[in-house]
Parts: sequence; structure tokens; C-alpha cells
Amino acid sequence: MSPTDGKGPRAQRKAARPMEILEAAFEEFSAQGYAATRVEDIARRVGVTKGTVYVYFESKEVLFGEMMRHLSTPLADTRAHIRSLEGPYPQRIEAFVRYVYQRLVADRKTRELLRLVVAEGARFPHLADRQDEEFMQPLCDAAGEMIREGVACGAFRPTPLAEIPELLISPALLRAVEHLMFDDRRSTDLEDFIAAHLELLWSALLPCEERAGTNGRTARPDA
Amino acid sequence: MSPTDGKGPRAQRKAARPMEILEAAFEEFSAQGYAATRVEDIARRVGVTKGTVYVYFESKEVLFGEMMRHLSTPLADTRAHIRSLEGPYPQRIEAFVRYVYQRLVADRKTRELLRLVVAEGARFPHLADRQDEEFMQPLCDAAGEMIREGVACGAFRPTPLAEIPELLISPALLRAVEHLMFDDRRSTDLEDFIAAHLELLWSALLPCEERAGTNGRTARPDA
Amino acid sequence: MSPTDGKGPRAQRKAARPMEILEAAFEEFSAQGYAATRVEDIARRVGVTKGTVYVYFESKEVLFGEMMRHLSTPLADTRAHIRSLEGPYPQRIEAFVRYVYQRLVADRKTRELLRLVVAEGARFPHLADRQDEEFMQPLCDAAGEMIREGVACGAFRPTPLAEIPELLISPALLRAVEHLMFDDRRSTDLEDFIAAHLELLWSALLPCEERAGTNGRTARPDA
Amino acid sequence: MSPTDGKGPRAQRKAARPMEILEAAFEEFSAQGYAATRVEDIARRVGVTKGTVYVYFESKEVLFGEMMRHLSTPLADTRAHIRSLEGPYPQRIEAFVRYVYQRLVADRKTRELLRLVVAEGARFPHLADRQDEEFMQPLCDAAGEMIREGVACGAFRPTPLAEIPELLISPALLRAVEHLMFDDRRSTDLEDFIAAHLELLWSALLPCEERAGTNGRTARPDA
DNA sequence: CATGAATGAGGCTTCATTCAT
DNA sequence: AATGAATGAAGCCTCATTCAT
Repeated sequence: MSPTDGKGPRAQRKAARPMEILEAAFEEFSAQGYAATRVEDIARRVGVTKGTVYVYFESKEVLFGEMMRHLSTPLADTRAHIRSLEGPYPQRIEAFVRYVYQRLVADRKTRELLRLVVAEGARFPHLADRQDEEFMQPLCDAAGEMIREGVACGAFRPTPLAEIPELLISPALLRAVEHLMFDDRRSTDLEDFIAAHLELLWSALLPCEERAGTNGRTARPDA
Repeated sequence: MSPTDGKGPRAQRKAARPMEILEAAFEEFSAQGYAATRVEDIARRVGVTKGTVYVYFESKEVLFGEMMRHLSTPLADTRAHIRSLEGPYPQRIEAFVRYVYQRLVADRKTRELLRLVVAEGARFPHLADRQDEEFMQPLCDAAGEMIREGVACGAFRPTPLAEIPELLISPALLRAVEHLMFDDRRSTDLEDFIAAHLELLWSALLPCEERAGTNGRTARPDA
Repeated sequence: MSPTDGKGPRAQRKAARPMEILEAAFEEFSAQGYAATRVEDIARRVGVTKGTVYVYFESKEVLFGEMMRHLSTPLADTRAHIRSLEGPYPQRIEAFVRYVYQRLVADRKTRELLRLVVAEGARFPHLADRQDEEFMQPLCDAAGEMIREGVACGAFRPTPLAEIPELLISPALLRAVEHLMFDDRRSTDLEDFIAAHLELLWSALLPCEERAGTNGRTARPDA
Repeated sequence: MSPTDGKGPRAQRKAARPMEILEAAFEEFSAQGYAATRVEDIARRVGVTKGTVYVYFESKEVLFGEMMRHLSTPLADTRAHIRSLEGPYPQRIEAFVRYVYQRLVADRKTRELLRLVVAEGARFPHLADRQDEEFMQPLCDAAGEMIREGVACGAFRPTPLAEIPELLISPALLRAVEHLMFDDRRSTDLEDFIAAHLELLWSALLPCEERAGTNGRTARPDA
């Protein structure tokens, strides 16, 4: 049980510390903003004292940066997930759309990341770039490609959505922003919203004659 | 008989001060955020010293609140403007959409107001409510009504857009958020974006047979 | 009605200003203390603005000094008043004692002057000296002399009160201090107190055999 | 098992800090008054910096309150001390009187406490109440009881002093106030003063025939 | 490693004082 | 003479950071 054992519960605890601090930092920074968050708030949330934070991170600014990097990490598998979509194109589009809502609206982490990027963008300009590179661009690239493929194989009509895939994502972003603004105070039903969103997409993507059958809550054009 | 008439230059100066300070406060608060902005920064921008700010506003927090109220004021004519739209429904929709871009994207004030609401919403929860009441809700109500009227008179097809008018606005919000994130670094052409946005709307709103002919300024008959 | 007339109501007002300001300064300084009183408080009490105070007094400190001098002025006639006392010695003593209560307890000005001397003595050491010179010393000198005369003519027994006349005054000072501490919250009856005080004095001053008759509420040994 | 045991010098230091700060606060507040004292003055007196004061006390006002409470604590044993007086009544009275001088005049702490109560009473009204409850009232109650007992057993003549024991204390208060006003500039001999004070009391308390013999430590039969 | 006392720069706010009107 | 806008020094308090234990 010498202090160098490196496998006791103490050591495990130690190994987990940096992560715990990053998580706590996320909670505090996203709730209060960078400037208004005190290092001690973060420490208290972890259950340690100020000094301990400085054992692992050399400054508040570095901690913020690391926290943002840590938050962005899961974004990395965005590309992988999108690539794994299969099936008929309309189904893929729906799956993709639902994935976007999953990330932007349901996942608090991603949502708050958006808040931090908007709020602290002035002080940390690289944040926006990373967020874009690792999240928005992959999503848009994937959406654009998917649509172009669908058009190429005749499943979809030609549409400007292929060149401007942001249009496809924007309703989810609106919900994300609404969520950031009102937390849970203004929650109209998300399923209805997504259904309408999909309906809008089908009217742009599907040939006229097919559209007749699209209805129901989530518009499953797979028939 | 304006408050600046018939007075010496001193009095004119004094009458203008609160507005000058509010404008400067807007610039600083939106650039740095509430907590990171120093009252002295605001004062220096106006060309006065700290103390002068306190002649007109009793605290930094009150100044922030007044600044937000001042910013929100122009939102009030949102409703009026929307009501003034005329002409055939598709043209009205287009005018409405362009108005939304005008406000959310081209107008820096409204854009930065959005940033402040997102960034400081945690500390000033009423901000979101006012922004919503005076801006988002009027826009959505107007859009919904316009669409329902168009549907009622046969100009538009039935569409979930009528119930979820946020979908109509969301692309503009996305551009606004992009603008907040990248300032001017990521500027893809806005006209192309709006054109695609409108195209998307026409495919949802117009009967199939009419869509071929939709062009005007925006819709490109790309067939 | 030229501005140099010096007798219009305006001019009268002007002439009264310094005094009004001194009175207001007294109220504020004695209520809040020197450091905690704002020049503007004083101005507002007079019904003018800060600037006006500086027309008449060059600084807050000077104003305080002038106010104290103004307050001390009525003390000057202390000597005169005491000298005017007449009649049998016991009556003179009683009149004197009542005069002391009048000044120290009933007269708010003198009482608050005491507070100011105690409170601000550290910053304005000459205050105590003036207060002493113009008030306490005259009182004590007069009391001592009166007693010594009474002893000399056989009206009073020899007593250390003659050399330490402060003893004679101290009960009134106690009431003054109590008044300063509790304002009006702790008001036991003053007449009873004075009666007891006089009784105490008679037991020291009068021969044993005369004391037998001293009773009644205010112990009138003049029978 | 005192709180300073078994710890490093750091811990000892820390345990002593609040007390050191309270002492320093007493010196500064009583010398300058509440408003004119800077927290930094107090800190410098302890040999630390501003910030350290705030480690122990959350605000200047709280520090002032704690300092007053700390100062008042020793007053608590006033009652106990008085009860312990023994011996013949005149000796008890003398011991009591000497105790009052000890506290009010010789003990700088109690004296300055009086200054603070008078000076800051307007801003902190409870101060006067505590001072009265824990100091003046016990003294007066004890004196009154002692005298009434002496009267009951025939040692003292009936006297209004029994009902108004403040009269017994007031000369000491006068000396205290003089001390507050002049510090050490006006120091007439205290022993002479106390002797005269006691003499005055004996003339009220003792039967005529006994008074001739009153001397003991104090009364000088200078006839 | 962890602690938390101590620091001191920095920000908010007050207010005595000045001065143009 | 009176005003009150403007100033800026100064005080309260916070908090990122350091470091001895």
C-alpha cells in the first residue's frame, strides 16, 4: 500500500479527478458563463477545494479550454454515425434528421456547448471553428451528400437542399436555441415538430405523386 | 419642443447622454458579455469617466437591464410591419421571409440581442421572455396566420407549416447563429441561401403543377 | 430691485443661507457622524443642491468646524447665567442644578454637541477643548465657588464637593449620556431623578439637624 | 486540548487570527469611528492584507458587530463580581465604587466601548441595548440592592440612592467621559476624586454621628 | 496529492469637489 | 448666487492564484 502502488481506491480516485473536474467545469461554465464562474464553484461541485483544481489545470482559462475540448470529443463520432445510416433514402433522411434532434436538442451537452460557443465566442474565437469543423460541417456534408445521392438515383427530386443542407438542419437548431432560452418553460411537443419538419422535407424531396401518401405523425414514406 | 431644444450645449449634451451610454453599453456587453464588461469600458467608449455612468444608471445591473429594454424597443414594430404586407400570398411570404432575414441576420442589433439572451439568460431569465413576446411570437403568429389565410383561399396547399410556423423562420435563425459564431469569417452567399429557403417553402406551399412556374427573383426554374 | 439692493426677499433668503446650512449640518452630522454624512444630505435638508453648500463653505471639513463653532456659541452665556443666580445658597444650588439639567439633558443641541465631541474627538481634538473651556469649566468653577461661598458663610458644611464640583454635575451628565444612547426609549422620570440628586446634595451640604426637614419631591430646604 | 494544540504553526496562526483581527478592529474603530475606518487599516495593524480580513469576516459591518460582541463579553462577569463582595456594608460600597471606576475609567476597553455606543448608536441601535443590559443595569441593580440591604439592617440611613442607584455611579461615568474627551490631557488625580465621591456617599448613607469617623482608606478626616 | 490561508490586482460604487452654465 | 453634470480618488469586496503544510 505504498503511495506508488497506483491501484488502490485512492489511486483510482486520483485518476478520475481530471475528468470529474472537467464535468463540473462544464456545469458551472455553461450555467454561469466563463467570467461569472468561480474556480471554487467548480471545486465544490467535485467535492474538493480550490487548490486541487490547480493541481490538474494551470489556470481557469486552461481549464475552460480543456473542458471545451473534452466536450467536443464526442462530436468526433458524428461522421462515423452518419456514415452508418442505411436503407432507402427517405428512411436515411429521417434517421439523419432524428439524429440531429437527438444531438442538438435532446443532448444537453451539445446544446450547452452551443450556448458556450455563442456566449464566449468573442473571447475564445477558436471555439466556433472547432464546433463547426467537428459538428456542423460533418452534418451538412453528410446531409448534402445523402441528398445528392438520392437525387442521382432518382429517389429525390432535384432540390437546392442538396447545395444548402443547412436548411435541413435549421429547425433542429431553432429548437436547440429555444431550449437554451427557455430551458423547459416553452416546451411544445417535439414529436409534432419533427413530424412537420419531415413533412416539409418530403414536399421538397419527393416527387409530387408520392407525396400524396405522406402523412401520419412522422410521415413514413417507406411504403 | 424636443427635450434638446432651447437649451445650451450643456443641456443638449445631458439629454443625449443616457442614449449614448446605452449604445456604448450595448457594444461592450454584446462583445464581452455582462460579467466581463467593465463599467469603465462603457464610459471610455462614450468619452466620459466611470462616475458619469453612475449619474445616469444606478448600477451595472440596472444599466444592463435598461440597455436590453432599449434594444428591445424596436422589436415592438415587428407586428405593425408584418401587418402591412400586401399582394398575392406567395409574394407576401417572400416579403415576410426577407423581413425576417433583415431583422435576424442583417440587423446587428437584433442579432446581438439574440446572443445576449442566449448568453445571459441564466442570470436574467426575463430577457428570454421579453425577446420571445416581442419578437419570436409576433413573427410566428403572423407567419401562421398568413399561411392559414393562403390555404383558406386556395393559394397554398394544406401544410403543417401553418401550425408550426417556426419551421419557416428557422433558416434565418441558423444564419443568425452562424453570424454570431463566425462574425464574417464564414460568409456563404446570403442571396443563394434565401433563394433556396424560398424554394423549399414553395415546394411545401404551392400545388405541384404551379411549382414549375415559380421563379420571380428567387425561385430558379432549374429544370 | 437691482441685485445689489440687499433687502429684497431674495436677499434676505441669501443672508439666511449660511445659518440654514449650519443648522442642517448639525442635524446630519449629529445623526450620522462626520464621515457618514454626505454634503448632499445637508444640502437637501436645506432645500438646495450640493453646489450651494460650497458657495458658503469651502469644504466639508470647514463646514463641520463652523457648525461646531456655531453650536458652541450659546455656551458662552453659561457664565453669565450662573452669575445671575441669587437668593439663599440652597436655592442657588438647586437653580444651578436645574440649569445644568436644562442644558445637558433637555437641550438637544448641547446633548448632541456632547455626542459629536465624544464621537469625533479623535479627528478634531480641539473640539473637546472648546467644549470644556466654554461649558464644563465654567459650570464647575461656578459650582465650586458657590459652594465655597456657602461654606464660608456657614450655610453649608465643609465638603469635598467644593474642590471637586464635577461630582455635583455628574448625575446630569449620566442622564445626558443615557439620552444619547437610548434617545427616548429608556425614559425614567426626570423629576424624580433630580429630586434624588438634590437630596444627595443636601445630605452632603446641610448640617445634620437641618436635613431632617428635607423631603418632599424636590427637597426644598428653604423653609 | 485547546484549539491551538497539536497543530503546526500555520494552524496556530489561523486559530489566533480572528481574535487578532477583532482586537485590531477595536483599536481602529474606536479611534476613527466606523465610517472613517478602512478595512485595510485593520488588516495592516494585524500585519496582513485586506483580503485576509474577508477570510474571517464577511463584511466590514459584520466585523464591527462581532468586534462589539467580543468587547461586550467581559461585561458578562459584572454580575458575578458584584455578588462576590463581602464585609460590612460601607466597605462593600467602597469596593463596589472602586470596581466601577476600574471598569469605566481604568479599563480602556470598556471606556472605548462607551465611545462606540455613543458615536455609532444611530447606525447600530442594538449596541446601546446590549451595553445597558450587560453593564449598566447589572451595576445599578447591584448597587440598589446593596443599599436597600444596608438600610434594612440599619447600617445605612434611608436614602433615595436606593431607588436611583445611577446617582452612585454617575461620577465614574463623568470621569470616563472626560477620559474619552481628553485622553490623558486633563488628568486631575483620580484618587482624590474617588475619595470625594465616597465622602459624598457617606454623607448620604451614614447616620450623622458616625460620619465623623469615616475615614478608612478614603475618607480624609481633614477637619 | 490535497488543503485552504493568504495575497493583491481589479472591479463596482460612492462622494467630495469643481466648474460651465 | 445657484445649479448639477462631471470628475476621479478612494473604499468595499471578490476571486484567481500561490504556497506552506
